[in-house]
Amino acid sequence: MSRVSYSEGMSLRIALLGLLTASGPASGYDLAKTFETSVAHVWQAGHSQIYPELAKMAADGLVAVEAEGPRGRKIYTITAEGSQELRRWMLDHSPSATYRSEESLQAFLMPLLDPREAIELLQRMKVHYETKLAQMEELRRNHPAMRRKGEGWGHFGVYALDLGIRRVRATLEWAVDSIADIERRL
Amino acid sequence: MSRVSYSEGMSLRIALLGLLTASGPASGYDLAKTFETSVAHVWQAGHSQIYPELAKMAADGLVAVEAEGPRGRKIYTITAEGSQELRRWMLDHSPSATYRSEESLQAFLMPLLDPREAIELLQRMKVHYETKLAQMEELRRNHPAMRRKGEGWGHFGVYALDLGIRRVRATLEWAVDSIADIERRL
DNA sequence: GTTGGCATGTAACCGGTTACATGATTTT
DNA sequence: AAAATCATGTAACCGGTTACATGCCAAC
Repeated sequence: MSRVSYSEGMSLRIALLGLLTASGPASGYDLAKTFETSVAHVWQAGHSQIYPELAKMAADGLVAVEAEGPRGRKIYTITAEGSQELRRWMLDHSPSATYRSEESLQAFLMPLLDPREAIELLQRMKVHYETKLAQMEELRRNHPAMRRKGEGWGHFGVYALDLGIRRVRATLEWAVDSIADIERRL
Repeated sequence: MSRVSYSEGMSLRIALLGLLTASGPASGYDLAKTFETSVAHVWQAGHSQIYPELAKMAADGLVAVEAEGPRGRKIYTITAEGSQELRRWMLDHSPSATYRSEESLQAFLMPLLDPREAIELLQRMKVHYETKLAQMEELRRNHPAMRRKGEGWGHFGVYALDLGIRRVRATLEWAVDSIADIERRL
């Protein structure tokens, strides 16, 4: 079992390899669109990042230009080497522990506010997460069988969506309980 | 009420202003240490980032060099302007929605693996989150009253720690349930 | 023929990471 | 005298964001 260490910044490559595996050959333009509607909840990238990355990946033999379409359209396919790379990352790579979020920073600094202000802030957060949760749950409702044959998946990986919903729900509960906690001490 | 828009990258400034508020005047060195033991779970920064940032903040009038100690040690204090900035960020700033995590990307790409492999991956994740959860819960047990007078807080903001625990727990439950789900379909 | 979507790229900038570099003071 | 730790900085690099720039093709 070959121990390979992956640098943090492999993830864009991996996401692209994943999409190419799931939806078959596609152009950079296609991939950018797919990014917006599927992986976006989990990883973001614009075309200005995707085009050069695909070029580098082609140079590294992970993808290949299968054909060239009408207006300079280049269709990329994943190579055997690319598939191998993707599999290795999925199986061997432990996600880096570095975590960063503005919400958590606000949570951390919460004691600096006086109780009334903290409650106000938490209430805004609560509303935000409620709408977010509703959106995600609707997304799931609209795609009960998200793995379509041929297509690979609908709008969002089932597992990732489930994970996302659980996390948002946990955050929402945190906000609600924190409000109650602060009000009790008021 | 002055509407100010904050760029994404204000957070390091805010974290530093927060620490200076909570623990009083401190040097860049001190702040770097405090970062490791407190904010680290929520925001990371090394000294190579902190020193230049403090210099810029001083130039912007958010902090001031209060005194110079033994070996070139510079002690920074937060200014009135700095406090105001911090308050504004806490109250007016809605955290950016951009979310990015390698774990979620693995979750997203999970369907690419065959069931056995997916279970293996999920089991590794499960173990990882169990230990992480245990560590966080111990941290909370050791600091039941985390806001100490004078010091500001112990090792971790109470609210942020609570939020972190809830999220890890949610992730753990996701892993457990996903394993069960896949096994049922096997 | 003009508008709008398809399609690809480059450049400037910014924040974060790693590594390099230096020197003063305290401890052993 | 040597080692450890205090203390501050700089430089190179890399990934991500925003904005700039160009040209093709289809539809109206």
